[in-house]
Amino acid sequence: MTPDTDNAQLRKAQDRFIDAWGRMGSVWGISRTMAEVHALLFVTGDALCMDELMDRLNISRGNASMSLRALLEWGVITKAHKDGQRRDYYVAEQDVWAMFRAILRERVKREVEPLIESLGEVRELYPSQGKDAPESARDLDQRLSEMQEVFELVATLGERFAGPSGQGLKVAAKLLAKAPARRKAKA
Amino acid sequence: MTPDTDNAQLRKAQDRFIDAWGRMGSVWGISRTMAEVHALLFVTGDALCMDELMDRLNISRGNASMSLRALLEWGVITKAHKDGQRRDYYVAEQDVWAMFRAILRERVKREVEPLIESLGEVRELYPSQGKDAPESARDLDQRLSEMQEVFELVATLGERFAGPSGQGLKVAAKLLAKAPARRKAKA
DNA sequence: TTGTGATTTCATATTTTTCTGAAAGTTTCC
DNA sequence: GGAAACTTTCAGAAAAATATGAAATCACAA
Repeated sequence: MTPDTDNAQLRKAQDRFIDAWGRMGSVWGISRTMAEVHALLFVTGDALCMDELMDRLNISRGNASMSLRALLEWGVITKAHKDGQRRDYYVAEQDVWAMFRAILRERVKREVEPLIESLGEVRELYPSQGKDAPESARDLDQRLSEMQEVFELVATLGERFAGPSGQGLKVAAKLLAKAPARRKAKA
Repeated sequence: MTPDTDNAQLRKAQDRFIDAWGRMGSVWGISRTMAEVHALLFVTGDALCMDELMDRLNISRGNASMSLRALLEWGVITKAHKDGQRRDYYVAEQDVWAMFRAILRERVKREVEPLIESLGEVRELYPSQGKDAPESARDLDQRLSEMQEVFELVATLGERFAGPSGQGLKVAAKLLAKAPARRKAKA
């Protein structure tokens, strides 16, 4: 097996990973390209510059720029610099748990917090207390307050375990994964 | 305050909830209409038929049909029947925790499982064991296997706590919400 | 079986999201 | 200052996702 064959294999594996992660990106509500840029940086582990990304992924400069900015906001990549070069390089967070926490944090922010806020606002729109509150209003409020409670709990959990403070998620996950098990303890 | 005023208020609150839940729908990677149909069924708590949904949400028959089918697949609504009527009615699961479990289960199925499968396939594409395995291949495999591990753990957790079997999630969530707390114990 | 009301399907239209590329903006170095 | 090297912005183009509505299908009752 020659080095060339090796490289071709690795390159193909990288491409397949980029494709898979990109596809998930669209399921997760982020753009496919953004996920692909992240995948490329993650899977190679290298610091790459914009032109290298554009080349490898066949995307435009504008798209690369916007994707990189979004990934920086998510906190899953950072800027790096090579010696005396002017150009910006980018590297992906290599610790998978840290990456996962960053993703979770951002998703809670985008997918849960706005909903909690809306629920609060909606519940202001009708009187549900006091003797004049009709049955139907109390019904509605019951439903909405239960939902608010659930999502607030989720947000709290997210904050606690994905917050910037530490390893919480990993520990919690392992704990939970084992605790209620009855069988198959060896996995 | 007249009953008419009451109704107008409730109706407005419902509409705002439908709007909020629908907006979240698009963030979650499901169509906005599908989320709105679910929101309407949930927030009213009533059994509604297709024409009622079309009326209230201003959507076409085809759209209503497809959204209902998808919601049935997610397991967050069920068919109901009124006495001798031919027409189908639909009701939303009213237990918020059960609903949340159903959503979580489906999201793991769509967002995590395909990725795990792809990771397995990608890791078959190059040799990473034995003396002929180049450094770069072992590097790559290290990254991919860590990622696989994380997502497998997530899938396991999801299955355990959102599986059809029970209340797992609620209990786990409360446990986690309290356990690592240091301050502010009264919330 | 046939008729009727209800639902599903699917080709096409609409809307929304994403991408491109060239111009404008920055930063760095001479 | 100003020129070169990069990056960002954004209007318009392209692509993808959603919605429509009429025809096809289904299911039940007579």
